[in-house]
Amino acid sequence: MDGMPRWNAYSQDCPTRLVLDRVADKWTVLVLGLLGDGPVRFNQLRRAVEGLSQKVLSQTLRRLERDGLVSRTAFPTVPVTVEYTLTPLGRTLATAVDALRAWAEDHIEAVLDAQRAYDARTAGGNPGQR
Amino acid sequence: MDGMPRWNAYSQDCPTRLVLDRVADKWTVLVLGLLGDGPVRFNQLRRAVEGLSQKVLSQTLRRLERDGLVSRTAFPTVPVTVEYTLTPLGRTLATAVDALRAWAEDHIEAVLDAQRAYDARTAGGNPGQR
DNA sequence: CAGTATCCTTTATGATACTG
DNA sequence: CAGTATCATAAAGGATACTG
Repeated sequence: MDGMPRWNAYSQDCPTRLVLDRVADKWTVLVLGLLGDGPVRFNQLRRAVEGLSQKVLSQTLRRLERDGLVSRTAFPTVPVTVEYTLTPLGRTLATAVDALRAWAEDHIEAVLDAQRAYDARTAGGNPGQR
Repeated sequence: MDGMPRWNAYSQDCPTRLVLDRVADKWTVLVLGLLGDGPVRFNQLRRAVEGLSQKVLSQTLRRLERDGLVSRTAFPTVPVTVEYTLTPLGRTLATAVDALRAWAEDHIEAVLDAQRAYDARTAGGNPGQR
């Protein structure tokens, strides 16, 4: 009961890592958040997330689809329309991810304050640091 | 009430993005998880997370400290001992992050199944793909 | 509209060596 | 032990052009 540390090692192939490596990603979190409200089309997503290029969005969506979190439906209109929706599995994740977004909104001020305090403490000669 | 889409734009300087960009990160999530159980030393963290180099750990910890999520305490032993602990603010985030880790553990199998199914569907000529 | 393919730049990370 | 500094390399991302 003493040789065994309580901080488990996160080995690279443990389940948590396997999923977390994919899911704990900036774009994934944002996209999942947007899909939480219902089906959204590709270009709606791209426009909704500033700084997200179509290349990266495309990669993000394909990964989410592969992971079974999002489903892709193409409608045979001209030009084609494609909707992305959360799967039931994806909805359960979106809930957890939503907690993260809620935390961000609730604590943004505290974080910014901490950053300013840290920078003031730290920087003798590098103020206003990025 | 119709010109206004319900999918808010995540502008690059909106509060959510500002915090999420830092927090929705693989290493951050793992480190926060380990710190949730109590104070941990630098090299304990490094050893606990396979694949995490001291350089990246150092960066991650400094960022967490700057954000006011983690506090760093150096003990004047020889050689020096440094403990990292969650701040009260960090503890609130660790809770949300813990939901993510719990989700990963609960749904890893479903995700892996989805991946296998996707690859089988997709791959005509690229089986066993990474 | 919803992508894929390519090239090229920027960023992140890994290895190594060194300090208090 | 707990880091920082530096350099080389790999990975991610942006711009552009093109397709069904």
